[in-house]
Amino acid sequence: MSEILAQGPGGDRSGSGRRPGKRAEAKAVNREEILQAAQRVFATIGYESASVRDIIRETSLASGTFYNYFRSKEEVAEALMDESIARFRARLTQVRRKAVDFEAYVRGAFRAYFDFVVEEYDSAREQAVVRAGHLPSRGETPSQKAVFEEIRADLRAAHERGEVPGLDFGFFAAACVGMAREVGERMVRRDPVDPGAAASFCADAVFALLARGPEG
Amino acid sequence: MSEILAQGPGGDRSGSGRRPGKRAEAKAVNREEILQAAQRVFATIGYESASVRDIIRETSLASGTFYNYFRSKEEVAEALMDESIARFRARLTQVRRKAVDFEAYVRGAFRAYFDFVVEEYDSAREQAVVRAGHLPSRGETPSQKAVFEEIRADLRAAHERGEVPGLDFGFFAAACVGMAREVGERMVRRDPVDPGAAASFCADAVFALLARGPEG
Amino acid sequence: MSEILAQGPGGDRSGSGRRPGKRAEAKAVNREEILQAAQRVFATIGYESASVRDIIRETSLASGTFYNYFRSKEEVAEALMDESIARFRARLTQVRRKAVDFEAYVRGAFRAYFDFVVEEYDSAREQAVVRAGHLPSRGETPSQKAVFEEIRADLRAAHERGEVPGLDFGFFAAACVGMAREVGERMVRRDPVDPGAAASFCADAVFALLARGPEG
Amino acid sequence: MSEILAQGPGGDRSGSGRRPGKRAEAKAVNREEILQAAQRVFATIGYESASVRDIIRETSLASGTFYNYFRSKEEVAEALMDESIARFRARLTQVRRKAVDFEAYVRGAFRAYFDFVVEEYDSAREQAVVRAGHLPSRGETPSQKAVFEEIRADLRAAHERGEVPGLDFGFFAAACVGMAREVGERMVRRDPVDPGAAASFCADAVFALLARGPEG
DNA sequence: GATGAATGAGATTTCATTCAT
DNA sequence: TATGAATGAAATCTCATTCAT
Repeated sequence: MSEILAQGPGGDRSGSGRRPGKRAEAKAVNREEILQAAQRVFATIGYESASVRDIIRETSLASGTFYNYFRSKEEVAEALMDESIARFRARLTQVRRKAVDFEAYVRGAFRAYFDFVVEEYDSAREQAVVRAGHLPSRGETPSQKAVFEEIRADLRAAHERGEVPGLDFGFFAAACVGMAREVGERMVRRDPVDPGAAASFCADAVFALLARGPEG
Repeated sequence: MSEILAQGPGGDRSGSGRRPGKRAEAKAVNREEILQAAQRVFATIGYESASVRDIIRETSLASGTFYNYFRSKEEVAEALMDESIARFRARLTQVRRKAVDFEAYVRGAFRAYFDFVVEEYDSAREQAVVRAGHLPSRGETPSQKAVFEEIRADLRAAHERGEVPGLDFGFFAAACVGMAREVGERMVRRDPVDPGAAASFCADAVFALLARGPEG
Repeated sequence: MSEILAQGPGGDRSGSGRRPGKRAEAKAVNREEILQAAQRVFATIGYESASVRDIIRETSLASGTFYNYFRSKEEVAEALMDESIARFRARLTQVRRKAVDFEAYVRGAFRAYFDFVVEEYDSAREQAVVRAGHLPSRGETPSQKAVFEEIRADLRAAHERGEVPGLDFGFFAAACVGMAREVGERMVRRDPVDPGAAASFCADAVFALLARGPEG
Repeated sequence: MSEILAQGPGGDRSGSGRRPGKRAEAKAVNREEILQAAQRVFATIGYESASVRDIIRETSLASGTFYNYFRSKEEVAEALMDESIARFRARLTQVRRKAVDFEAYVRGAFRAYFDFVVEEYDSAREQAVVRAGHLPSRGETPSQKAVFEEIRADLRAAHERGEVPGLDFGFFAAACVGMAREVGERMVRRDPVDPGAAASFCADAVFALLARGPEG
């Protein structure tokens, strides 16, 4: 099943040859401090009303320092989201690797997603702290696109292996993503929160659709 | 089928007896002017970077006048969104009235939604001008909730009439909404834009799921 | 003793001949409503940060109506203060009438003042609600001046009657007023509040000074 | 006599070791510029009608800079007043040091106060530019309280040394302050302005009272 | 690279006042 | 006379960003 995956989530491989010096280390530390402060601030007062100032204030750094790392709050948010999505993407890759067949992949993928939502969900804010919804223009960061395309590619590959019938894979991937999002939102509002049930529901829906075939 | 609907989107008819005076008329006109200006501004420079100032500037009114009608740009956006959703809700009501059976209702509802998306989509901005996604905190305006609850009620009613099997109607409604959203986003990016195909895709998915029954 | 007083507290005698019609009555009611609202507002948020709007809002009247009665918040404040001082002035007049000699007048006057302070003192605000201190430029309303001049005249008259020695009556009246003010401020902060003690203290001081005679 | 004073107006001497860098120097300069501009503005158009804008305008600084130093016009005014009172407090300390007995202290203190009023009196505004009365809520800044308490302590100490009889020292200090204030106001309005006469008047009054003893 | 004060444009919002109804 | 929406000047304050230290 792992051949479904063209390439992994990537990430910079620059660190492999050379150990980071003290300078680079300090830089990484500062960057991380800013990111975490931003996370906190966004979660507390909301992305929109947050300002670069608010972020810096939550930091031990000086205002000017911010600009050595990011050009704007938008950039921080993107980095934050990208990190979040990258975390999910890594899990999706694991799922893909371990899956023995398409059904296992689908069920594992939904489960991974809903577990992820539960983990990142901040009950104080009544929302996942960093997610698509946080950035005003829904879902167009590179990582999001990448996840979407991976899902589409996975479906296509399954089709080529004869595991799923012919379909409009674009719509199909969109339907999966949309379902997962909305069902996820409802899931976290229920008590008890049950990612297993949410995953089953979505996976069942997908298999029902696939069983019907291309004509619907 | 029309018995599914308890009451339509309504709106108070209290105003019928007395004609509004010049004052009241002017107020309505001003409110509308602000709303349209806001719509224009959001479409042009985006919700986030828009300011109250920008909205006022697009208006023949004085700056202070804005605050006689709305307390913030968020409030205008909400009003704008509510109006938009109310328009869709009215169509959904029509669909429900005319539908001879549950299948007709489902197909009609998706078709109505995608037609609606096409109409409200602003190709210049590459997005539907006013929709849930536009407001940073995703979707919990009264109208949105109302639409969601209507859909859920429709499903339940159909279940009671024996037209659909037992299901987690909350998740099911969420899945429908999520699918419609994401598929709608993809639809408008395709050329040609084909709301019929999108509607068929989603309706088919729904019927596939329903055919499978509660166990998936 | 009553010959000390040149003229009484005055007030408009216009009402004497003609009974006020309904119109005039309504006017008086509105004026009073505004004054009381202003009193409340000043006591709550302070004179300086209060606005005409705040006053109107505390009223059943419309904004435009305010300007039929007062030209600005300053004017309301002055009216308020004048009313307050006029109330004290009336009492001072009573004291003067009843006093059998200068000592009785002085003791009665201080007592009247400290009783007055206690009554007008708003413990919530920790200050007398309407007093000189409320208007930024200390003490120059007509009523205040009038009270000051009455006191000076009383001293001079007593001097002419041989009850007090020759003195700088301007400074002497000022000293009395200043003592009364500051001692009053301290008095209301003590527990229990004891206007009798404050009055005794001040009166004693005055008589000590007078006993010493013009050379100090 | 100098043993009356426990500690002088003080101020931290911590800065002695290290010379302030250019940054710190600039900060001090800017702060001073704002304070002087505020002083000028208050004297010209009055405290109440002055705005932060007016103050900034009188400055070579940018508008935002104001807020690096003060949070509001109230805060500037308080700082200004505190500085003014601190100046007087320093003189009072000198008087206390040099006084050979209580009488010398009292006469010197009143003289110092009235001289001070004359110096700070702005004849253009017809009032002392910065004084308690200028701030709407009368007199409770730290420096004011400190001066009041010093006076009370001085009285108590004199009592312990047997120089003055037992008294209500709180009321007595209040009476001194009140007299000084009001007499000061009258003094500056006279022509010629005679601080010596004002001081004599007040000091005489105090000694008259003290000579009478606690029972009045 | 880090610092943090200065900048000044600009956003929000309030305000006193007017005036058509 | 009362009303209350409209006005637009003006006040407050924040902000992202720069740059001397």
